[in-house]
Amino acid sequence: MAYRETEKMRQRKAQARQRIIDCTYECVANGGFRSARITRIAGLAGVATGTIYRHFESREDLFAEIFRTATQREVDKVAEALDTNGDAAVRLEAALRQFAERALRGPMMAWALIAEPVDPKLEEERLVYRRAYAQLFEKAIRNGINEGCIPDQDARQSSTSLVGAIAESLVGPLSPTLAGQITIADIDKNKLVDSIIRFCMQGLTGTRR
Amino acid sequence: MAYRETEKMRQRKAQARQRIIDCTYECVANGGFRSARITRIAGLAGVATGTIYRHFESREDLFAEIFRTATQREVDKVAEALDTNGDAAVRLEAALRQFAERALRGPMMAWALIAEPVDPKLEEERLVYRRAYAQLFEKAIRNGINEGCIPDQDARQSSTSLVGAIAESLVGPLSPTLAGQITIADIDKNKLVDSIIRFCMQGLTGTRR
DNA sequence: ACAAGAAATGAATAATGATTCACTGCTTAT
DNA sequence: ATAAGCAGTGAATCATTATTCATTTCTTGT
Repeated sequence: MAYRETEKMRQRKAQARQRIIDCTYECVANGGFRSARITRIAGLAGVATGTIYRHFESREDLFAEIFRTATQREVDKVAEALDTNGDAAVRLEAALRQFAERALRGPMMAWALIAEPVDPKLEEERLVYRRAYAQLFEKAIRNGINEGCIPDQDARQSSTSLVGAIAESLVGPLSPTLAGQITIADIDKNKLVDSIIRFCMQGLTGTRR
Repeated sequence: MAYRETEKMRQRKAQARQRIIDCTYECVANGGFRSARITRIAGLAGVATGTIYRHFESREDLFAEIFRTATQREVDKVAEALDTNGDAAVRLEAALRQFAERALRGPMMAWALIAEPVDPKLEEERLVYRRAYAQLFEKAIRNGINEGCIPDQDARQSSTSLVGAIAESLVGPLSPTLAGQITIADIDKNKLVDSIIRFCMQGLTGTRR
């Protein structure tokens, strides 16, 4: 037994793995999952295609990891915004804003995560994460109901609707530009975010704004 | 010039075309677009695979036609519900109910139209139709604002949010059952529809219900 | 320096279905 | 009945990429 995995090797492998992840991320942020080719990723990462498969079971698996990591980052940001001071309604508003603004700041990745048609395995991940958002909102809504700043309602239903309303409002602006379509630069992001939030908060509080 | 297309032939071709459409519809209503194979459709329609291509440019084209037809039918139903008596808020509520109830009645087709991951060409169709729904709602909201039964607001934004809220609320229940998931039979459809509508109308009117 | 084993390589393979097209067989007008 | 021309056929082809795996290169302990 002449060869033994050493710390140096472990690190080198970890680095390669990370490089693959980073390059996949870049590809996805650039054109979505569908257009991210294994050969391209390998090329960017400076490894052979076969090497990808020493680090990930399959393309789907690699994508699933990217999807999870990227989405978790967003979920965490929303959770963070929900964890600040103020009453539940204020915190919810901050969270919705965080969600929308971050999406508009990285539109292609946001589109890939929210709306790009993907294979069943990724679609499953997506449903999981949509539920994760909804659960965060749901909890905040319940807090609000207890605090009295949000009227009593079906918190689960409302949270689902919030996720849908934001996602739908963003899908148009986020969708990769087809010929002659409105681009993201053309719209007033602040206005968009404000109007999304107005509807959401009104739906939640039953109070006109 | 011995052969000339005659009325009889024209009809026979039209029938074959219709049969292909019907069978495609059936396949899609049964497992969505992705699983609908040309060979299967041809088999059901009682024609050779090649014959499909005498009637449609490509699989995508065939699907696009099915998509348009099926969605237009739904859009029309919603338009119909918006065209009844009562104030704008009442009519909007009826339309939302129509949308949700019909989707739950034909869940697989609804899923295929609303949420199934599809190729870019179909995705484009989908965006068109989502806008079609939104435009119907938008118009009704404007009516409501003029009538005074809906407070002044960004009608376009609100209509988009409505589409998103309904779609998202339905996606879970509509999604083809994966192992151990809740089935559509398990949920109380009426309750679901009611709670969706409550949120939507509250968001619209800013009035608790 | 060497042998043992692990990692990396990337050209070749595999798998999947849509699409084609050379051919068969109808329909029609004469 | 015949010939011209169109419709129908479906096995073979094509196209696309993810994935494999025999080979090469590198790392390690002696």
